[in-house]
Amino acid sequence: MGSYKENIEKIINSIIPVSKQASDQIYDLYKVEEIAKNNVFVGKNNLVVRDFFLLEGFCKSYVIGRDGQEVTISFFKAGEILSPSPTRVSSGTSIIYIKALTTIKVAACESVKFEELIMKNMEVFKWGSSLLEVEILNKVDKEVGMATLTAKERLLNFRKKYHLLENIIPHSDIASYLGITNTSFSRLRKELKTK
Amino acid sequence: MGSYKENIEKIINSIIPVSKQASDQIYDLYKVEEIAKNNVFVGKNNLVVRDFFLLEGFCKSYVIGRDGQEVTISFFKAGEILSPSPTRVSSGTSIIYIKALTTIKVAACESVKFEELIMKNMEVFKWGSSLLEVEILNKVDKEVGMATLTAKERLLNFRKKYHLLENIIPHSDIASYLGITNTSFSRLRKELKTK
DNA sequence: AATCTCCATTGCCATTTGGCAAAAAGCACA
DNA sequence: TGTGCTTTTTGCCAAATGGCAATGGAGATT
Repeated sequence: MGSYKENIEKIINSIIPVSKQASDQIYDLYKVEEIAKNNVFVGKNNLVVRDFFLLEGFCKSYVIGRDGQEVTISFFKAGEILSPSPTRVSSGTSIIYIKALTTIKVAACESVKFEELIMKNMEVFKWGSSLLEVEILNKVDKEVGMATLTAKERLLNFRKKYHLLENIIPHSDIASYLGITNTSFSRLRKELKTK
Repeated sequence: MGSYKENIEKIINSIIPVSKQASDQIYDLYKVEEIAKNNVFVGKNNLVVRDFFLLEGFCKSYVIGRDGQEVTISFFKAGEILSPSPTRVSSGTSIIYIKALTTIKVAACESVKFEELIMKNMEVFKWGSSLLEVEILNKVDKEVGMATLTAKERLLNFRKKYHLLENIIPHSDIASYLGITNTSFSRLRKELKTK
């Protein structure tokens, strides 16, 4: 499976820089594995709750809307952490699923073990808190975008962040992420093409 | 100022039920104070970062949009906790402000002290994590609503949750929360009136 | 009571987005 | 290379929402 140690360290330090020791302790909890395209690996068989670093490929998190459609909440690309908190949430009104949009490689860790480590190491604790804060910040950013930008602008932002994705995954995934229909999405594409 | 002990305990246990001991330890960190209407008490003078329980009145959290307008992110009513994480966030792209929409009473605690307690008491730690999860869940709920509901449906949901607010605060606050303009908001009101 | 100011409502029309169904394009697989 | 399936695009029209400016209303101030 190859060593992803450097990748994982880089991901850890992307939240906040931590000491080599803390980084190693976090690293030791994680184990690399491959997940097949279209596999829904979070939200269904919640036997063991786990956290993930995404090492290769793309995922989306989503919920099931009123009419049974998948509504995309977030996309993830290599080097990002799959939001730990929704992962842990099974109660509440909506269940969050995470699906591999391509074949992916992840580093996975049982959440319980991570929580044990948090209690032992202050630095790891702070790292974990920062992680949640980063996640909430991301949500707020999207929230503000939804409130203040047009669909066209949101699409442009999406392209800046995930330019590769538009040619790889179903457009319906992106449309629901942008809060518009498939059809409108297609029209926006057309409009932006000719310019 | 009167004792709000019962109110505060109730708020604490609304996240997840905790032992009397843990509840008391959290309670001891908080001090009740009054904040005047229209006061922006989070996001400006970030000298000391604090967390808040809202005991009386209403608040909103908001960001400043592109054109300088206030864009409402959330409303809060008595018995709710003012999202701790954005409170702690000063970096990032957007600063989150919290403003008293009425004269309010809050219980306030320096975040640093709460974090110290978290490290000492496993139960409090779990409570803190649950708090963040609840917050993220709320955000996801709003996110899904924005993606799958019409403005009219969002307004109806808003009314279920904050029915009092519509007659107390500027409608522009609510409109930006719903992701529509003032004008559209007024038209929705009219439409819903006659039915 | 008259005035002022702020906010909400309304009319008119433009723009954005949606719904539906048909056509076109892409893709997998025999 | 064809066949069948899914995805994307397009046309047509309807519904939702926005922009702007004028009007109306409620409360504060004089």
